[in-house]
Amino acid sequence: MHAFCVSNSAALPADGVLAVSRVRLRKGETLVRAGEAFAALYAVRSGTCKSVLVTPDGQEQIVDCHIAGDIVGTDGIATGEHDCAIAALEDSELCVLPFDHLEALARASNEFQRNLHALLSREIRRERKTMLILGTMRAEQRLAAFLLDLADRYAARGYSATEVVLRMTREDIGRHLGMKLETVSRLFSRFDQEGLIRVHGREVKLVDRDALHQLVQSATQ
Amino acid sequence: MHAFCVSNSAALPADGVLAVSRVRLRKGETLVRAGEAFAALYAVRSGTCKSVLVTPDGQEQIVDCHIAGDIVGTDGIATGEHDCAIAALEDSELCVLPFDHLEALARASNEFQRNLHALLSREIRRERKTMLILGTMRAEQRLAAFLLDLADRYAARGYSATEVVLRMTREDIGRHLGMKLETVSRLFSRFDQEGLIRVHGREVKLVDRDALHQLVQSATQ
DNA sequence: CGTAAGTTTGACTTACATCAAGTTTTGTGG
DNA sequence: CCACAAAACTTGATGTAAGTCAAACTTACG
Repeated sequence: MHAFCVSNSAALPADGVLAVSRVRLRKGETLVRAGEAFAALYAVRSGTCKSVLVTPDGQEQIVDCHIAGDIVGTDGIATGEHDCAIAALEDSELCVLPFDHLEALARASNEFQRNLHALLSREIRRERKTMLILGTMRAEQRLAAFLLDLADRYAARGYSATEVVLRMTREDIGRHLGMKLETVSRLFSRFDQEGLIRVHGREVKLVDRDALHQLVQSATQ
Repeated sequence: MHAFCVSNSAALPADGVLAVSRVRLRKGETLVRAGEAFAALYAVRSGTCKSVLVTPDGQEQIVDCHIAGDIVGTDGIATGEHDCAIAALEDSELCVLPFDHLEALARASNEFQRNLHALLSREIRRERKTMLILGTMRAEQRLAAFLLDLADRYAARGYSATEVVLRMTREDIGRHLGMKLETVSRLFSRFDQEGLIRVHGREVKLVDRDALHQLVQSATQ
């Protein structure tokens, strides 16, 4: 519940009020499937999950990758059915936040309400940023943006801003950034050669964050 | 307020309760700019608007295009500042929905609250669908998906499901779908030749919706 | 009515995809 | 703990969808 509780700690003795239950997922397991009934949001406690949207013809878009502190499942509120699947990229633990409880708390507390709304709005902003990345950037810029975003999110949770361990395969990264796994692999190799990062399999060290930033912001032409 | 009020009509005599004010925008005018303080959502009453996100280097992503009945401005809730600009594509009129009023109403009514949350969640879903389009589809599929979505939205409001008048330029469409205006133009011409649509400038008639649907769902390779 | 903005179309270039082969890592059962 | 199969990754050669540059045409508007 981090992102949520932390920012709510004054108004929300959440674990108590919410009578939170937990779910454990093993690597590869699915928390929710597209079409399943919506009843709760989930807070990632530990591990990493992905939200996946699938086309009728089986193409997958990895909409986002979630780490400890993130809240997932917001797509279900609209219709009472999830349309995104959520799956664990490694063994993970999540808190179940029954949505009617959240709504009751939001009616009772202005501050809790505002935090709930801010949570949903942040999701909207985050997705718009991803749309910007997909719509305007070249492959190398997308990958640089992805690495910086991931590192920043770890940093915001007290971990290193320069060393990240990817939980996604090259293929998953490709399915998130709209490119093929070969392109992801080639770019990792090139960034390594150019001294922007240091890659050992899934371990990536951001050697030159400034250069990565510049790359992201360089005109795409 | 359509989308919102219509679905809320039972619980929400909105115009009365909200003491709604109106804004008129001339074609090209901006309702909010990135960085401006957030105070309200806006319901499109008539006309068409776009939400635009800009990169540091000036590249634009048109995040969405809004028609009568849509609610805009949700990105501002998160931080109290908008990060998306909103501009009119033609002369338009919008209702101002002060957000603290909406929150007060949501605390008072379960039904209103649920509708507000559904509104935000629908936005999340809609953006994820756009991410899917940008991340997995080729240019022709993206354009077909765009046309079908627009026509469906007009149809849901009682207009024709086969005749749409585009308010965006080819360049704007390109900036929404992640392609160049020349590509948009070429695809319009090709779709016309192939009998999928009939184009006269900004007027587009969807001649063969089934074929367009099939095109969207054909494997991208 | 004239100028600017928007659009179309063609010729050429390029970023990324595809196909293919070989290497490394991971995970599982003996 | 090793063996070995499957999954993941890397790298090269080649193909292609879409971008770029350029010029002419059309539409909108002050």
